[in-house]
Amino acid sequence: MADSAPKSEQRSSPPGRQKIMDALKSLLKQKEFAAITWTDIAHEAKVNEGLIYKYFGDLRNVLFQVLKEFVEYYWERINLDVRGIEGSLNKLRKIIWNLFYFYASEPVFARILLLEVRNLPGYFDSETYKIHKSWSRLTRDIIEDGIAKGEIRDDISPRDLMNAIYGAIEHSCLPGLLFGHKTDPDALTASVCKIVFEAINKHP
Amino acid sequence: MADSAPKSEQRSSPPGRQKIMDALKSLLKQKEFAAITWTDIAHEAKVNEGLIYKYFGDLRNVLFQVLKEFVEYYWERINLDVRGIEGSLNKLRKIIWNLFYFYASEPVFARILLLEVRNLPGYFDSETYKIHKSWSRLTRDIIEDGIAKGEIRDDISPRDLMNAIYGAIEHSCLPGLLFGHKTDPDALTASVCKIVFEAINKHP
DNA sequence: TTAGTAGGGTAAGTAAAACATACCCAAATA
DNA sequence: TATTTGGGTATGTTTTACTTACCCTACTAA
Repeated sequence: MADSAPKSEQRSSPPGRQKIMDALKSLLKQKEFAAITWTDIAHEAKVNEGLIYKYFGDLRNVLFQVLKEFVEYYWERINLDVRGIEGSLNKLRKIIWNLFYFYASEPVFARILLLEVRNLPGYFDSETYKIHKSWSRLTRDIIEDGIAKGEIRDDISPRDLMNAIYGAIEHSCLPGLLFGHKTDPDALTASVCKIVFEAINKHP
Repeated sequence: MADSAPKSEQRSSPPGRQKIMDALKSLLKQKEFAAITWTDIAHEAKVNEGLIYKYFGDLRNVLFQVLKEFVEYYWERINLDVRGIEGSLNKLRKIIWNLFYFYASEPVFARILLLEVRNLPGYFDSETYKIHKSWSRLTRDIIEDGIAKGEIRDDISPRDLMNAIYGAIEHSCLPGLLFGHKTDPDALTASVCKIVFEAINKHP
C-alpha cells in the first residue's frame, strides 16, 4: 500500500499534514519509532487517525518524510563544507569529522538512521536513502580523485575503502547511541584517520 | 513481560519448545523476523499459540534463543581458529577473514545480527549479545597484546581500533545482505587489511 | 444566485495480531 | 490410590493497523 498512498503526497503541506509530521518528530525524542503507534501520533497531533492514512498511508511514510527534510538540510551543509579544502585526504578527514559531529549532535536521528530505518520495508526506495547515496557518491568521488592524483594508493577498490571508512564511523558511534555514552568527534576523527591514513602497523 | 517469562526458560527442551524454535528457524529463511507472527510460528510448528507464550513469553525470546544456539557454535570455532597463529596482525587477519566468511555463508543470520536484532528491546541483555561481546573481547585482547609486544602502534585506543575494524567488516557486508550481491571473503579481507595494516596514504 | 465540487477533516468500523487465562490429560510420584 | 507435575490446548481480551463512508466549508463555473 505504501506506493499507492492515497492522494497528495508532495503538496505544500496542509496544516494537518504538518501537524502529523511535527507530532512524530516530537514523539521520536521520547521513544523509538517501532514503539510509536497510529494512536500516539493522532493524539499528539490532535488529529484523526484517518488523516494519517489519507496523507501518508502508512506510519513509515511519515518517518521517511520527516527524515527527508532533515537529511536534506545536512546534506547541503556537508556538501559545502568540503569545498575549498585542498587534498583528498584532507577532504576525507573533513567528511569523517562532519559525520562524527552529525551523529554526536543529533542522537535521535542518528539512532534512527543507523539502527531503525534500515530494516523498514521501503526504505531503500525512499528519498532519504537517495540523499544518503549522494553522501556516499561525494565520498567516492573524492577517493577516486585522490587515486587519480596519486594521493591515494590505487590497489584498493574505492568502494571497499568507502565502506571501511563509513563502517568505522558508524560502528564507533553505535555504543554511544545505544548506551548513551558521550562521543568526542575530534578524538574519533583522529583515531579513524590515524588508522586509515597511517596504518596501525608499527614496523612496516 | 519479557523478564517474567512464564515457567521454564532454560530446561532441556520439551518437544513443543523445540518445535517452536525449529519453526522460527525455518520461517526466517522465508521472511524477516519483524514480519513473522505468533500465528505463523504456531502454524508452522503445529502447536498452539499459548505454548509460545508459556515457554518464551514473547516472540523476541524465541529469536534470542535460536540466535544463542547458533552463535555459540560459531564462537567456539572462531576461538579455536585463532590459536596457533603467530603475530598479532596475523591473528587479526584471521579474525577478519572468519567474520567475512561467517557473514557470507550465513546470510540469514548475518542479516538478523547486523540489522534486525539491534533495535529489539531486550537484545542487549540477551545471551547472544554476551557471546558477541566475547568476540569483541578476544579481538581486543589480541590488539592489546599486539601493542604490548610493539607490533601495533600504541597511540590509538584499542577500543577505537576494534570499532573501526568491526565497522569496516560489517559495513562491507551490508550491501551484499541487503541487495543480494555476492561477497568474497578473501577479497574483502585483503582490502580491509591493506587499509588498516598498510594505510591508504601513498606518500607517507 | 445557485449548483456543484474539491479539499481539509472526522466518526466509526474491521480484521488481525499480540498477549493472557483457564483448563485438560497423561504420566510420575507420594 | 490419590495427587501433583508438566506438556499441551481452547478460548478469550485488548491493541493495533488499516479502511471506508461521510461531513462541511470555501470556492468555482453556469
